[in-house]
Amino acid sequence: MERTAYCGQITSKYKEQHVTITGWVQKRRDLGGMIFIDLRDRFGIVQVVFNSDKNKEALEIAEKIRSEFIISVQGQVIPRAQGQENNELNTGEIEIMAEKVEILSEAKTPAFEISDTADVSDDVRLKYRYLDLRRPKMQENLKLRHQVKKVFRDFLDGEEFLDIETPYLTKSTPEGARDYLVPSRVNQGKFFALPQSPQLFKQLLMSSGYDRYYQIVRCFRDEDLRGDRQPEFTQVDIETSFMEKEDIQSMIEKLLVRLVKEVKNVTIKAPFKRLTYKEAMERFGSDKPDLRFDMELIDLNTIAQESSFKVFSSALENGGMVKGLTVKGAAKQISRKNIDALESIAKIYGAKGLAWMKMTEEGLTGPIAKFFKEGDTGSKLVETMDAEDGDLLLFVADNKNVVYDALGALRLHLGKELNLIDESELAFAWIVEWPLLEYDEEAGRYNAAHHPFTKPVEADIEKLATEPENVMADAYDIVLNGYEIGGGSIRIHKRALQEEMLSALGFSKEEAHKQFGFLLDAMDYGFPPHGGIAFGLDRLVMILAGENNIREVIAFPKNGKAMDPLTDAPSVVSNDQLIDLGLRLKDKETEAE
RNA sequence: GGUCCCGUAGUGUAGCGGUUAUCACGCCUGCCUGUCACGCAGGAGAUCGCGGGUUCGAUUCCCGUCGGGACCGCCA
Repeated sequence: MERTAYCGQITSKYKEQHVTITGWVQKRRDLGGMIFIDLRDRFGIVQVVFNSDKNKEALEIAEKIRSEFIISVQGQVIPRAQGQENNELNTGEIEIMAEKVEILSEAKTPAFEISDTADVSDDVRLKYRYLDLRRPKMQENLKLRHQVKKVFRDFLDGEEFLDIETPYLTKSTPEGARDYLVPSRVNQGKFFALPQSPQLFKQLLMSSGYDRYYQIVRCFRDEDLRGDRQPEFTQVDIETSFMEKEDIQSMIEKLLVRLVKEVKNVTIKAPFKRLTYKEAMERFGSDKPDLRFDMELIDLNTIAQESSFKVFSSALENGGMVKGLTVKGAAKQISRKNIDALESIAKIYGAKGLAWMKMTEEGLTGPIAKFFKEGDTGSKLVETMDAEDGDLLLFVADNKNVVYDALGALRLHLGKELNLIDESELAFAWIVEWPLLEYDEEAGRYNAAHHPFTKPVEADIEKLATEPENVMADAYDIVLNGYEIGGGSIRIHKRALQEEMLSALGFSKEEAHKQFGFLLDAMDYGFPPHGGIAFGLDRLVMILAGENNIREVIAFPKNGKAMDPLTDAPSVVSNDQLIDLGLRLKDKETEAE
């Protein structure tokens, strides 16, 4: 019996037709002389009817059928009697009167019901991922992921981009995230690294004249996981020659406008908002601000200076700052206990405390209000913070990073808690004018803020040797709803500048040559000006799917400990395998096996 | 590396220093010809993650350990 239709696609258009369908049994309802079976495939569910009056043989088989059995049914599509339609199903106007049924595969009772409403722990879901992936929401998510990839490919193909693959077995680089290493059997004692991104290869492709390259490619970073971070993740990696930052940005905007139109039928406007890194930090306390709601950070340095409140003035004396948030209308609904909870959030980011006041009909109240009674600091504060009756005012006074991190986190927390966020909105923005370098206290040297191949903006190149901390990068991130979904830059294409950059990062000439010699050499043979961008596909799809963990859009992800409960990877390997590779485990670990 | 939270039938949970360990869904058996959260009657199913301690007595309290989750650090 060959399938002639998908369960979920049989609508009244099929009326009276004889069809053969296959699928997984969602549910069997046995009424005695009559059995209903909801049959599921990746397009949806259709109801099959077995009736002893019509076909006793089929009914007898149906009696043995259980959830998740895979069956094939031949039958006629008949309209349902009036009043028996099911509006919840696309196929709810019809049903299949079974004429013949065959059990293709029996199934044990699954560990959990295959449904979107079933509440199952992530642990169990991952262990039985093949069952979990049967759930309609997961099937939608993976379908959405496919569609997103298709739009990327279609768009980029239309713009003459070539999809070119780059190696997974490649060279470990000292900068950036921890590498996943792969031992070489043929060259014992040596290791490949899995790529953190195809960065250097795509630049070399530019030198080779493939002036528009893209790849939907797996990348690997051996760092701790988060809801939006997996050890292996997928980038849409894009690189072009002869394009300036603005050209790349507007092309990407065109791509994203088309993407959300095609997959979500949402119209967004280009050009997107552009914020400088500095502005993003000052206004939102984040380099990936969620722009779906306001509640911006408010600079209170001037007022703090005039106030007699020691916590504020001493923060300034120590080179720090004071910033605040006005939480509109929250004074009544937020109790002392809630404020303690907010304070503990601030403390996670190193804040020593969270100062607060409430704005009431009588003016400012709360434990620190007395410090703002003298002079006009109180009224200045009210004016600066636009405080109205019923508002809650929060303050953090500390060094710059703590103030930004703590208030940025509080802003996000309150935005969610107070339902200030329109979940249907897609707030894209570019974050531009990044610092090229950041000082690493631990290492006692500068790190590349983006990566070591990012070009400094033309005007700042001369400062690279003298005041590296003030050099701006020709880099741009793209953020969506509080997530960094992509980042890129114009790259360095001249050897002298690349060498200077590596030197600013603390590389000696020898080290630079050892690590990046092939790139530097390539720059001697004609290297076009170039730049690009890479998207975090998982994050982008996650947001479009309305999920809050990228696991929900990855078929077979790792758990929080970077393990796969389904396959039990990573796992111990045999001693023979180790010998082949010339490896020996430390004694302690060998004993533990 | 750190902080916090959670481990009780297949799944999700309630619970308490002494219970026959709660409920729902699921599962099994029987009945049922218009169900779609089918219904009705009955039934099975739990070393209360593991180890130790306190106690007359621990699923409950304490310590350790293992597993899971969130977050900080980390993520060029």
